[in-house]
Amino acid sequence: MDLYDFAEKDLPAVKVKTLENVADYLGIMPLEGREVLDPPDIKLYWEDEARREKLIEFCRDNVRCVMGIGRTVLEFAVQLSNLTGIPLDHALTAAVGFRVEWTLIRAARQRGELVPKRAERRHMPYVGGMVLKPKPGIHERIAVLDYKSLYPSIMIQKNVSPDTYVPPDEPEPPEGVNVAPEVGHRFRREPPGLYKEVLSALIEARDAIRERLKALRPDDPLYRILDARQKALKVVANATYGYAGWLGARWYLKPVAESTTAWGRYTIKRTVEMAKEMGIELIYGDTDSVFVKYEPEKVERFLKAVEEEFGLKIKPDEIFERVLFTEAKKRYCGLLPDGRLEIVGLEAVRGDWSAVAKKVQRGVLEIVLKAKSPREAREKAVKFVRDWIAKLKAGQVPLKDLVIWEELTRRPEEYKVRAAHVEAAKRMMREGWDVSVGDKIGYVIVKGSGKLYERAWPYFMVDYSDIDLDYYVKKQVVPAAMRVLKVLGVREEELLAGVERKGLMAFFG
DNA sequence: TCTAGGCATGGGTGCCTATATCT
DNA sequence: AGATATAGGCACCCATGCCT
Repeated sequence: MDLYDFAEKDLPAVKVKTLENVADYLGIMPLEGREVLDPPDIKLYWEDEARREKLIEFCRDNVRCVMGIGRTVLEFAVQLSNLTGIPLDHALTAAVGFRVEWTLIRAARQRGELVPKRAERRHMPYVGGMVLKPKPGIHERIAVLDYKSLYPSIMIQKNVSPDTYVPPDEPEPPEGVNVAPEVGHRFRREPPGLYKEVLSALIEARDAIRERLKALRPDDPLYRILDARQKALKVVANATYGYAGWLGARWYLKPVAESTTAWGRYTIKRTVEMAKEMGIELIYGDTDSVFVKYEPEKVERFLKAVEEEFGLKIKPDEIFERVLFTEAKKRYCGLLPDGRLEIVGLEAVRGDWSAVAKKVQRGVLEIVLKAKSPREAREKAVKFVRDWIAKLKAGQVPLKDLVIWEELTRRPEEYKVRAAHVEAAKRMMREGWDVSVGDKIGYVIVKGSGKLYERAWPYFMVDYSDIDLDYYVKKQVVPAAMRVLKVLGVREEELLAGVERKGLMAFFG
């Protein structure tokens, strides 16, 4: 389930989905001011009569969290169940593919069609969305233009569906065909295929509901029901393209998925050309979006021209005061007009980096994007990082900010290479912990020689004094900071100068 | 009991080569 | 001199988690 759909505000996603983190995220019970007991400590609270009351209160809070989460998601579950026909007790946990499948099964029955059997199939990869190379550096006033529901719209417009596909050996039908660019697959124009019919119905229903919502107040019970309904319609519509390319799908057809992405690539390519023709500077683009220099009149004309050209809806998603790009695709940070940062893809939003590295990178981004001049940005940021390194070296960063969380995605013996989080998980198991696939393993790196995985320990099994702080400086904080500062021409030595000397002095002294 | 592909990144693995050490 | 051990560098692959 996508928790993002339920949060009141635009919050960064939850990385470790503990009960308390989810409850905090959904605004049910703030973490701030709460004493959350770490699982390894719980038995200590139980054994110590003086602290047992705290454990009991913690348990009470957990129950409140569960109730609160239930209240938040129940209406959505009801609507999802109602839409897909999946029983209510399965609707939330059912895989996305099955939600789509049951929606299609209902539609097939209405159309008087039989439901295809499941089949075993060999994996056949195909080309996906197109990602443009970003222009590295800091850009001012950038608009992000997004195609609205690009893949569903293409599938509807081109009637892309397993039942409208015309194989290469068949003659062209009299009603004509749409031919996908690059891949050449053909789809008959008429009559509407299963996918087109289902997607049109989902989108139309959602649009109608959203129209009704405008006239209601959010605290109206009907609002809650309709809002949950439109969310259910959205998740099923958005997953339909992926479903078409899923090997396990009853209505799987590679040409369907492959043609949809091909038309998508064609669309964004042409969009780039049109921007160029109209003298609009383009910074970046990914699948269904383009980042352009924001010149209001030009962009307005551009949007009109693009909608005209493709018959697809495109709209400005947001306008950044400033955006920073490195050389890498899918990684950037934008400054919004209200002063908030939107961090995308960078270490600061990844769950598998230590909190200290993420905090430092976030701080650097804030300084850099809000600075009055490049010179000020550079100086302030370098000082900021150096102060953090000093703090880290002095042992003033708490252990929990040094923990690295990674998911155990298979049983330990199934890994082909040794990895830090897997070794840490094994150490937990040897201590009697019940670790299973899907669990997030929290570990720290301790001092010593040998491979990294030999130095990875569950965070609750180490003393602070055993931690290899140098690892956190060189392999966490510095790389995360440098990712951003490299754009400003900062060298790694500038961050480490002084700190290193101290190390040498300690050695000789 | 698994919606898709595209991407960056760090660390492990295995191979090659240069050098040291042994026979 | 030739065989063997070892270290360092490199290319490649594995694994994770992100983006659309």
